Amino acid sequence: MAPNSESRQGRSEVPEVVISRLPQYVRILNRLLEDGIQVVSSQQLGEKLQVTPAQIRKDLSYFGRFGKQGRGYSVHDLLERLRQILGINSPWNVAVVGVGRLGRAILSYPGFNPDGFHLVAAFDLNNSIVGDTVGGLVVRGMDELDRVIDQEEISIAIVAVPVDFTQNVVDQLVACGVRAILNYAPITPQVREGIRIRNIDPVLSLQSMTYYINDD
Amino acid sequence: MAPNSESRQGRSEVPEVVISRLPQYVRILNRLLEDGIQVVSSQQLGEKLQVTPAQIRKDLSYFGRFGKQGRGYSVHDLLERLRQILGINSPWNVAVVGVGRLGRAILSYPGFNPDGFHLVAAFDLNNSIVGDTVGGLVVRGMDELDRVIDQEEISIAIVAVPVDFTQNVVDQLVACGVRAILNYAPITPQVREGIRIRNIDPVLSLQSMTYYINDD
DNA sequence: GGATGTGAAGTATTTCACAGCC
DNA sequence: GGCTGTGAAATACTTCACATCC
Repeated sequence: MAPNSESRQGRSEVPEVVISRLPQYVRILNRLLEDGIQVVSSQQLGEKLQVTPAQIRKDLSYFGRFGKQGRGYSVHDLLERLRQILGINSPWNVAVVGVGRLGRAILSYPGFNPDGFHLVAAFDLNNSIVGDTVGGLVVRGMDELDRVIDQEEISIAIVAVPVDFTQNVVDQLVACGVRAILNYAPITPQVREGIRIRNIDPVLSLQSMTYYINDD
Repeated sequence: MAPNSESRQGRSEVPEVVISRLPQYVRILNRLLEDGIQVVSSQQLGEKLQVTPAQIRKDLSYFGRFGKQGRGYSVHDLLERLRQILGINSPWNVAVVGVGRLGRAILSYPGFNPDGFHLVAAFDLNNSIVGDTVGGLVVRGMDELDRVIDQEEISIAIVAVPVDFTQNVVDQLVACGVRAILNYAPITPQVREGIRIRNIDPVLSLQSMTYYINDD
């Protein structure tokens, strides 16, 4: 196919659902690598991930031919290729906005760093905690947002502020150049085309399970 | 090998993707009700949710005919019907397993109660904190799991234990009769048919966004 | 022999478009 | 006039099945 033309829409030919599965492949491959496994088949991967081997092969085929017929995939090579495709082969600096209880839990969660997401700045709306140190970071006021995001080359933000402030904070982040946002408040903030947003919403998750366990 | 496509129990004719959207409808309807709006069209709902009006009408049509032609939907009536369909018209008791930093944040998060999810018990694997009071709940040891889940009529659990303990904890919960699990560890625990599980995994969410903002 | 990569077939989901009703 | 409810059409996604290659 034609090489990436710089269309304003971007690279939309790979289905989003495929992209959303790649991080799971990465995670399993990481584990296989740690276990010293060097080669894996789509069959074996599928068992670990509870998806069909055909789906894995099809997903990978959007990006190239990474396997060896008759043998399978090199764990190391496939992992590196997927990390490159996803853009997680080099680290990302991340800002956290909102340093309440949830924000503090996020700042002290050890799971971001090993995967290359470095929490390098914390902000809060409430000036009474600005200046405090949390998780090794000094809490900054929103007036420093623009400067710090620019200086630290932050493209990703995690938002954990009360719901009524969320849209406004998201707007500020976008205005400062942030391009991807992970939002913990129970709304779906509106963002302009080109900005990515994901919501972490445990209540919605619970509510979509009760349907299945409700035996009235 | 292939996931069984045989006749699944009961109500599997409604696509899961439809069920997953209903809680969002509920949330918007709640807000409209608070704002005193009495009638809403699929067009208006669609704008707020960023989905097409046709999708909303189609989703609702799986369950009946709730609208009035020429007018729209009664906010109050549609809300009640959806809450009933989802099984969230009466409250659910929920157990939290794992009272580390994340578990504490969950226990003190005020967003579960208003939606009818009552956190009524907390457990931890680490006996050194068993007996402590967190968020108004006494932390219990795993030896009390079975008795308390039975006594408090708990069908839902939130699991926030270290990744290496997660599958084991999930197995214990299922053995005790829990039917839905919200898991915060970065794995996808295996559960038998009929048990519902959802994962909250911020790293996967981040990794599926970097693809789109990575302009190498 | 054994596993990939991929068109083609099969499903699932979304959107269209319009009859029917308020 | 306006909006729902819904078959039909369109699109998206998954699975099959097999030629191809190591």
